Amino acid sequence: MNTPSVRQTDTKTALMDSAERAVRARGFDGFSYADLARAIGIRKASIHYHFPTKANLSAALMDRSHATYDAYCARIDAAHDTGGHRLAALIDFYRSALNDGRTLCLCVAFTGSRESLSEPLTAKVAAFRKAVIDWLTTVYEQAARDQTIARVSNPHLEARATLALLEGAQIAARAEEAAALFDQHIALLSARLN
Amino acid sequence: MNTPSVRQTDTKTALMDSAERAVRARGFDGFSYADLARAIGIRKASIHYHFPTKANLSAALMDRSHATYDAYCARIDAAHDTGGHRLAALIDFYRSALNDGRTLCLCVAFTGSRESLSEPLTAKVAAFRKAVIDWLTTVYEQAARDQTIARVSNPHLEARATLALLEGAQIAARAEEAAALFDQHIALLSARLN
DNA sequence: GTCTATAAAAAGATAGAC
DNA sequence: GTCTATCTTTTTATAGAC
Repeated sequence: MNTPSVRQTDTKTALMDSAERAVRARGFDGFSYADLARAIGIRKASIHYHFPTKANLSAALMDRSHATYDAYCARIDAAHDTGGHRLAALIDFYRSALNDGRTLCLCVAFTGSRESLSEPLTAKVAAFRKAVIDWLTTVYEQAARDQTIARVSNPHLEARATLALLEGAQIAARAEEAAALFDQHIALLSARLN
Repeated sequence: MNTPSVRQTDTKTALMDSAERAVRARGFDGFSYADLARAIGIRKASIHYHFPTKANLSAALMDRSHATYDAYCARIDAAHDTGGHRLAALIDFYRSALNDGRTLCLCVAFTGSRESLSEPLTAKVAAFRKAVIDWLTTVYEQAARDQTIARVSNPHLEARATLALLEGAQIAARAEEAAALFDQHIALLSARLN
């Protein structure tokens, strides 16, 4: 049945973990197979067995991130039942992506290198953003009913504004490698939650 | 008196213009001297006469951008006398930096490549951000008095939230190369202006 | 799956002629 | 100021042995 060995899975995962960290710290053009090889202790030629090209590896990173995001949202929906609590949980998700100001989230990192990306990768980034905005829209619709976020106007526009704010706050924190700046930039949004 | 010839000024400016566009479209690691040489029609070795290193060229870009920003703010202050009008003018500034979704502003572009930057360049990015937040803070203080922006709470936090929103909206627009997305993401802020 | 060996191209930069 | 020539290192990848 072509069951992958544990070892294969480990190497592939280690490569993706290392690559994701690198992209998020330096952008698509800022990391190389040589970096990854050094980080996980194999030769760079071996990486091509797992991921033929950088475009290929990057696409795998976006797929994994999207799946992680979907699973996280499902857990949020299961664990919390108000709009306010659900938004708070997504804010935590974006804050933790910061890694103390040393990384951005994958979408922002790839977007900064947009001219260097393959078309399929660009499409995956757009799809991820759409998923976040759609989920946030339902959260704001719910909050408009249950009154757990103050002053909700148009849920769709609130969703877009929130995503922009979260990504902008990541940039602010990354610019000075200070995670506390993230909190300062989103303080007025946090204040709307009870 | 060592007056620079027109030709020198032109080449240097052409290099900076070309480099700025490249950084903002692809990040610090995404452009090369070969690109610039091709774009303005000289050999790449000649670029080193004007800018010995990429770090050097990048620092010059940040200095020029900061000066342009300062001059723009001075003109805003001279032309408009309400907090609301002044904020609207800064929003125009960030929107025009988009170039139809093909570029980010220089601060965001450099921040995405932070791990590749020299220390002086990192400091210049931080200084630029501080200048924007300081100016926005005074604008919100004024708006709190003249009532030209709705629901102003803490001016300093409003300033940080605004910068994050503007930069996040640029990311959104750049992600899909669609300038109209910028407007959608800042729509709720725009709605607070009269 | 991982290795060595190899390669073609690109990157950032310097030396010295014109 | 710009050129040619050169250099070192890095990058992305392939071929084929183990």
